[in-house]
Amino acid sequence: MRIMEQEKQKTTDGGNVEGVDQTEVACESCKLFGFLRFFEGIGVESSPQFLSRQRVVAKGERLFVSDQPFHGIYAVKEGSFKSHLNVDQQGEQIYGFYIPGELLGLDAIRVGVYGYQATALENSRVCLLPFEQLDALGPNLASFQEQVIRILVDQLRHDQRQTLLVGRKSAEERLGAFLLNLAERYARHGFGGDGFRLPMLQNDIANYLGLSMETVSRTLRAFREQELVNIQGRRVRLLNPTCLRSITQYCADAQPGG
Amino acid sequence: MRIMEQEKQKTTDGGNVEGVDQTEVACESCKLFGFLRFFEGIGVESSPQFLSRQRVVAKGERLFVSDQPFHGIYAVKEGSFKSHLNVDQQGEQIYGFYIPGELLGLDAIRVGVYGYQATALENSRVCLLPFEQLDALGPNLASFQEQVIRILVDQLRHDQRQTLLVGRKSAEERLGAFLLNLAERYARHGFGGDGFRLPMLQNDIANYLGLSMETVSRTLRAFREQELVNIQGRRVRLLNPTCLRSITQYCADAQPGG
DNA sequence: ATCAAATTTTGACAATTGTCAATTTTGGCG
DNA sequence: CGCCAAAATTGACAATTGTCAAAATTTGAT
Repeated sequence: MRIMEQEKQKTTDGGNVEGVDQTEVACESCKLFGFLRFFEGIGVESSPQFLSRQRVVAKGERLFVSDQPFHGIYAVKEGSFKSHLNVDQQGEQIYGFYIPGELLGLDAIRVGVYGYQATALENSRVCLLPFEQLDALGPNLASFQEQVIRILVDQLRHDQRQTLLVGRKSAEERLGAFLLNLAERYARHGFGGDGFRLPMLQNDIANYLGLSMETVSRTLRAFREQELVNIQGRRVRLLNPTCLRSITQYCADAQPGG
Repeated sequence: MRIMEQEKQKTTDGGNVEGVDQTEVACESCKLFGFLRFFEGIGVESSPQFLSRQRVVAKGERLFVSDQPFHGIYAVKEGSFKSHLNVDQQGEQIYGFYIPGELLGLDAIRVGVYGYQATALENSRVCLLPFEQLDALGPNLASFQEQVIRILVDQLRHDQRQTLLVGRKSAEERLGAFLLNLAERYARHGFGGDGFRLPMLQNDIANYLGLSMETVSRTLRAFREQELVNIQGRRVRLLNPTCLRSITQYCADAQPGG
């Protein structure tokens, strides 16, 4: 039945997505925006035309799969995604979550294939910056690549922190850092209000953080009992970020996807 | 006293390093070799002259430190290094180990500063590919950056595997994967003989893998008792890589540093 | 060769987290 | 509005790993 749901959604290309309570990100707050200048005048145009290259992805549908040929950089416009890989039939490993304004697939740019798959966590919309031949960028290529390198390095540093987090920190610290990071990323893209919506299952959070689902549930309860956070269903509000920060020893961090 | 040792070594620049039982890597087996073509004819020359740009680094001495301005890519010629960062006065986190033929510092290339520090694990020698302005590369810049992107992406995938390893695997699996990875890297750079020398302390291995020193010691003993490996002091030989691989579910992996 | 310091090994025990199973809650759909 | 499936919660227990302390071994310097 999930398949049918997908088919239904696929045909409504360009329309509004049902069931997404998150507002879409403004183009100016999107990481993709900074890339557009490289493409001006060579076929991939600036924002108005660019916006028409959107794609609707239904909850559970995959945006791309591992080893699929690279066909461009995706930016999440609305909704959210997880990147993950199914390793030797022992279950999946989730590498990251992507919220509106963040980029997906950039690290396939020179290898030519995606190294993992991306699945929509809810009904979502993405913008695609398509390019088959980077050479079309001409004199812009070097500065474009420079930008790519910068983002990859950011990602690298994020991954190193993640390794530290997942390898050496307690469940409390991991979950605290996770919540703070997410809050910061939402704020960065213009969803600065009070609290945010968790788009992923606790199961996914557990997988991402290297914990069991039960530990995630129990740790969140502990946070609730200490009045550090307010969690009702999918809605989260950080009641005492300062305290959470000190428990977690969290310091600001690059977001995955640049 | 460590300081004095360093000073002594610093003055013997270019000479042979004492106490290194590892042979130096041949230039043709070094990751840096592939970069040289980009620099031909613009001041940084091909291998013979390039080799004169070497630096001796004594055991315990730092090759560079965090936030220091980027001044080039290092390749390990002889000896070994660890990359690490001291996070909020709670001890260091080791991000990687580097053996002859591998590169250090590449990810500082566009940010402009190193994001961690690198310390010699033994008396070592490095080659420096120095460059202040990439622009001097002229028309070669784009293809040089392409190479850099490829290496960064490899590194990214390695880091993702590392996160998986450290976050979700048992001590046995982590240590098995560590040994297999190291053996493979030594083989790749021409040290294919029987076994290799562990250049780092068990303490460092523990730190890198997110384990305690004691667990590393005990797990190695278990491997020894199962006759999977032969460990005498620093010398390691894998007696049954096949079995180790199946215990570990290890599959080949990019090396850190490209 | 010898000695001191650093590293590794070992044991006992505690703490954190995972596993399994059952129950409750939530969310989507008719 | 209520039903059903998915998700989350809870409890009991087990297993892995960490911590602390002491002993043994290795390493490096004299």
